[in-house]
Amino acid sequence: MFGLVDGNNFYASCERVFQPKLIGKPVVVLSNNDGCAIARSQEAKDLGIRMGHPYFQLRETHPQVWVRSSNYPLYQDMMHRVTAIIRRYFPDQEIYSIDECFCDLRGYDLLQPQSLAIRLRAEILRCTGIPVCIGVARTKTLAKIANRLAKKKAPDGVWFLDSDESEASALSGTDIGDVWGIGRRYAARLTAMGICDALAFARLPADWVQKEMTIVGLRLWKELNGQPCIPMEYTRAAKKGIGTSRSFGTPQTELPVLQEALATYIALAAAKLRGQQSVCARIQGHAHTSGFIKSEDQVYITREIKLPTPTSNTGELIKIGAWILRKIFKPGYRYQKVGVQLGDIRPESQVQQALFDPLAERRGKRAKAMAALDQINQRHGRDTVRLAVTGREQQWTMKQQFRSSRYTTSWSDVIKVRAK
DNA sequence: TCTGGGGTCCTAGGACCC
DNA sequence: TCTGGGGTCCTAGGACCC
Repeated sequence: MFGLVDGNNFYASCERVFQPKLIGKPVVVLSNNDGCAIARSQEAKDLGIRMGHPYFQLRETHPQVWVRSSNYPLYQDMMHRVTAIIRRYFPDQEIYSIDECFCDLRGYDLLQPQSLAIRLRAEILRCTGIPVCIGVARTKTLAKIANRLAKKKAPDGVWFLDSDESEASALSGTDIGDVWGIGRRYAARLTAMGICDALAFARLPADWVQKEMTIVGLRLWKELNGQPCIPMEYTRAAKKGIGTSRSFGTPQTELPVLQEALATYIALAAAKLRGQQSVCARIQGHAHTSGFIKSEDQVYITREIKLPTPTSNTGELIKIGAWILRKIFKPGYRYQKVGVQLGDIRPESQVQQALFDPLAERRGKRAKAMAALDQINQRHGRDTVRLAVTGREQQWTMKQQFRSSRYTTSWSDVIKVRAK
């Protein structure tokens, strides 16, 4: 059996842990740049606030809602605490996303798995303040469905699919579009054919599913029929691409500003690259205007460069990024966003140096400088040391008007308690 | 005025190799 | 009339996830 532990309204719940006044109130967490709703408390859902609901509309229609900017360091750290507790109960875990954790229960001789899950849930709530639900079933996809049912109708937050009858009734009660792996496109197609719930899908002929939905669809079909096809991933694989981009707080028109922002994102992406001991052989820069403003002319500019010698050096990558932007920049537009994509990623131990690499002799020294920079920033906080081209004032940074403190990851934000 | 950011996998088709 | 069989690499596009 597989278990899935999933935080309830996770971001909103994290905010509540340190701001108890938000308990019982409608809470909405906004996307980066305070653009739209990406998490809602139950009370906010009950008000009809949708995922992706634009904030500027919400402000008018629902002034009573408590709004927070997203605070990822806080959410990440809270999940870290949650998974540490889960590990004590079920050691074989896959941290699937910032608020979900799969557990492999195979090989454990659990006498009373149901009561164990209920205890786990209570302990997570007691130790972290985060409410979670737990679904358990024969495959990961079925565990996802079990988890949905736990959220919807289990008073104790735990749902087991452990018989043919319970599986069939769970599948027939799940809309096809709510199945993990069925997105908008497939949902529309299947619904048009009269395949409206997971049970109808699971009863389709396997060869039709493979033909129309590729091997991915077939795997999903097997999973729904109780045959595990999606393996547990106990360790995080190295990324094959690393992208960093942000919207500007206000639209920007000048090349130097765009370059400063791009340099900042490249520095972030390069640090991630070094963090997984990789280098990249491809860098792509892009910038675009807002697609939502119909009255203005829109542009999307992008270019990619292949590097003769793969690198993870921030300075080298920034230099290329600046060159790319200079080449593709079109004046006269109000740019909303710039970003970088690092591709063709490989282990730093497998670098093939170009024959006429002008930096050949300096590479070792530069790598040491980067290692020192990473070490300092790890120890003393992000951006303690950074490159001057990333800017001093950074007037373009995203809006975060309602951000809570980094209660658990920043010394200056730790809550102070005084005893008399 | 105002709408996020980060990923993965699969398939088909073209260019090229022997 | 009629033209093999086996590969690789790359890119674009389509689907999906949180």
